Amino acid sequence: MLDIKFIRANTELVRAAIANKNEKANLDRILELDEQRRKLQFDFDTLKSKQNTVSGEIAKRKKNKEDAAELISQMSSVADELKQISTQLTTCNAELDQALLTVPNIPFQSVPVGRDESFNRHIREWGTKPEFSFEPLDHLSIADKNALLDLPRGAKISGSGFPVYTAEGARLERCLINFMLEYHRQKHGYTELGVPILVNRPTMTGTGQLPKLENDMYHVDEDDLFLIPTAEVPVTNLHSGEVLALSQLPIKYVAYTPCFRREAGSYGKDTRGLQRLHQFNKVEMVRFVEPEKSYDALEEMLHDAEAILQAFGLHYRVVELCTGDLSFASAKTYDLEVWSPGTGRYLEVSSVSNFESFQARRAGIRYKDAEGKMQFVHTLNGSGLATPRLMIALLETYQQADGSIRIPEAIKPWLELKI
RNA sequence: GGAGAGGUGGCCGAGCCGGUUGAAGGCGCACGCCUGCUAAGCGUGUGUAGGUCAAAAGCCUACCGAGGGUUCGAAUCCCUCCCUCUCCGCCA
Repeated sequence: MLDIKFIRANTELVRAAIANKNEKANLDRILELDEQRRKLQFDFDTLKSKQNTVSGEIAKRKKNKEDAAELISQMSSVADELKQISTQLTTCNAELDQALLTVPNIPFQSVPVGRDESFNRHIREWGTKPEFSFEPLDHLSIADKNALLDLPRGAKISGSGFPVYTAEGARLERCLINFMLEYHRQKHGYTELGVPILVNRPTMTGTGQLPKLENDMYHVDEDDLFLIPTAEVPVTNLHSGEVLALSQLPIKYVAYTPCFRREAGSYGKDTRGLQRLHQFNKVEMVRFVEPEKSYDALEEMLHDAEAILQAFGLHYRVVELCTGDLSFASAKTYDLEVWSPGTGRYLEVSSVSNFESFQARRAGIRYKDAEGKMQFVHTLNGSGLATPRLMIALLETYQQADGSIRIPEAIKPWLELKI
């Protein structure tokens, strides 16, 4: 959420951000409501002040056993009026708050303007595309040959998009999660968290999934809880409504969770195998930092995510999203796209974003700065990484002519665990 | 799910038969004074948000889990919801 004062003072900047992000918040209505709100607030305060004064006088008279009937009857009309204004104010505030939730974050000034992914900026790439002396298979064929997945049975028990990992496939996936958690914990200094995967409405609103994405999420009607689409949601909201001590910052969390996405309307598009799923596992990094340090933190997190791909020796590229591809809450986002030899395409395995104070303002996450002033922290998060497309890249990159897979050295110790 | 107790400022903790209570008292913290040092002691200060103002100061308003209600006036009375604790039931 943006500060209403900021919106008031930078209307055209906000208007441009809405347009560049292909959003449709009603800015004029917001300004109108803001105006109205301030007028009502002023009227309320003025009248309330009068009421407080006279009520004090009534109290005094009663104490002295004097007659206060005159004042009380006088005040009864004031009380009525006050109630009326208060009702209007409540309505106005509610509408304004709702409207403010539909205003997207403002893209960082360096973010390329463009309406879709074709305007994304290529930053760099790492490694090279692997060469094969044979025609490389795609991950599904490799998984079949090695009995790593059972997608038909996943579809039977839940539906398409709910994968079943079998035997070595299940082990491999689990080891990837373990490896990534430990890597970030030991080498990058993140604190591991285990968090709920069902969260309530305020939590979903805090990070910006609600109100916009309500239909993209699984919802448990009975309890009004949502299945999380990413660990970003519970982990960022962990500190909602809190005032953090300056000495606590930066906070760096890493958490593994299953993620659930309805992916409504995306059937048939890049959905083969593990490419696009309703349920998948992801290791997520989240940071809470001082505002001046958030863009350095963004670069650091990008490197943290890249380190995993590098440890596995997977070719990838880094892309900076343009305004039109940027998510609702993000100010700046890098995507990591890993090379998939089987499909001849780059697949998104990580998204690393700086939300600046957008989420912090929604969720009420503040800290006291060196001068003792209240400030909103900046929040960031990045996948590190999502397992399905990582599996795709691993299987396809390390496939052998005989259909087997050569496991990267980094994962071997995890797979060879003996008890 | 059932019964009971409770949710007050950074923390502890009064107030809860309605009327200078943003809120006693204590602790903590900050600054100052005092004292070889430390400790003790003394004094002052110590929330957030909104509004007003060019801005600061100042002033006004709101906030005692959340939301409604009663009243001239509510932390205090009533209703609903949320959370915590204890006991019972149920279950991985």
